[in-house]
Amino acid sequence: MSRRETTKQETRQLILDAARKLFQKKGPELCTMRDIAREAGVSAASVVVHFKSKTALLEVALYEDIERNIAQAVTTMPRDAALLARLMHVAEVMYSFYDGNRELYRVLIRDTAFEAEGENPYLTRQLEGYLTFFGGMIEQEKERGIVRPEIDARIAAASFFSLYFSVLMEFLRTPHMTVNMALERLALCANQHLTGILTHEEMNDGRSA
Amino acid sequence: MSRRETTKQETRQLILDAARKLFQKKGPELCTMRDIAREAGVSAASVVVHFKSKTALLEVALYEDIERNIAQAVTTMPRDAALLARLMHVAEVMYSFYDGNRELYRVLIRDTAFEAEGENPYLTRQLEGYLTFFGGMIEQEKERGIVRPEIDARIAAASFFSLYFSVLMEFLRTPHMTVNMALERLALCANQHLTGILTHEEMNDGRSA
DNA sequence: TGTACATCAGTGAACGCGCGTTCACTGATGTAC
DNA sequence: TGTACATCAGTGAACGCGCGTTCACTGATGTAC
Repeated sequence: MSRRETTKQETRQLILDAARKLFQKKGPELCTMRDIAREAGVSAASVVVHFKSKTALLEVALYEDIERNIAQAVTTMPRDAALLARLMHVAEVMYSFYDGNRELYRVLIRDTAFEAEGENPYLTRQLEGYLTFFGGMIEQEKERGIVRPEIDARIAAASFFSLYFSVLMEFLRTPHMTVNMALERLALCANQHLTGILTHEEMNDGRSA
Repeated sequence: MSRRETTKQETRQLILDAARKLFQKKGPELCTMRDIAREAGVSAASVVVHFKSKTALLEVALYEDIERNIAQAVTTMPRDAALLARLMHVAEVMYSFYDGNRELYRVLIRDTAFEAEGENPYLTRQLEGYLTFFGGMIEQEKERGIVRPEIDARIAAASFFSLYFSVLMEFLRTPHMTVNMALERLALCANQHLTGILTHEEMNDGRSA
């Protein structure tokens, strides 16, 4: 990397650090692009050169932290625990992380989760990684005779993610909901997905259909 | 209602009609509060008097349509069909409705689904209505011996909603996804939730735990 | 190796736009007597 | 019933603010010869 390129990356990093600091401190709605530029010691125009919009800056600045947490959740995952326990482990790490600044992550997720596909590379990549990882885990459970062989592992992984994400949404927009309340709720939903809700007779009907 | 009050409501309605028309036509990002005021034949200040922000106006203008559709889905619901068929009926009506202007409803849902509890009375009310309605349906299925008696009907209803909503999110941000693709996906997830994914032996373990 | 030129990250200042607010006002409607 | 006053929905114009854009520029870095 040339000298010119390294200074460019340094500037970019200065902006990202300043953005993270101010977003954390005052919340994204209350700090302006110019605030961030001032904090970083660069011109406002420079911020726009590096990040095309405030949302894009928000996304880049914060998704790295999120990815770090996911990675940490994966490495600390109990190796031989049951499926539900593993899912709950990831959920606990992530909900606790978001709990550190709920308002900030509420805004971040709101602004990125509904963007068109190409606009949110981080989210798309994370979701894809999760589906592969959890889908693989479910496939393993099939081999161990714990999950039924005819189950579509990817659909199952996606369903667990839906439950995880919905509880997260409720958590982020409900201030009096604690991490434990969210976890309990998720555990109930996920457990239902594991065991189903139909009686045995109905299940056999449904499976043959 | 006094004369003064009726004219006030008329003005409000003029604004709502204009907003609906322009939002549908150009999308919410491309039309300004002043555009809407002009279309309605009132002053811009008047729009702000009636609706405290553009998002609030968007919400009021569009959620009535959504509620009408939900009501219609409920009345046309097949009476004696299975749980899954009924869920899919509602999903089909709603996904088809959103399909009429995906970009518009993407923005609407993005802007309202992450608001704090008190800020989105429509959404909160709709969700509550849904949970009561679907929860009741599941209770009925218990009596008919179709759903296991120990199942928490409200958690089950919430889980189905999570699956419904996640597929809707994906649908709204993925232009090439058709209504049928979304329905198929939801059917797979919801069916898994009905029947579970574990083998019978594991289920019995899980249930006793 | 030195010189002359090209590139390009970053600057600073100005601009346009939309949102939401403010404020003095108008005039119709409502009310007290 | 009529008059005098109060209320208040709506107006129009101006304002402040933040975002993102534009543009002529500076000066360090890179390159060609």
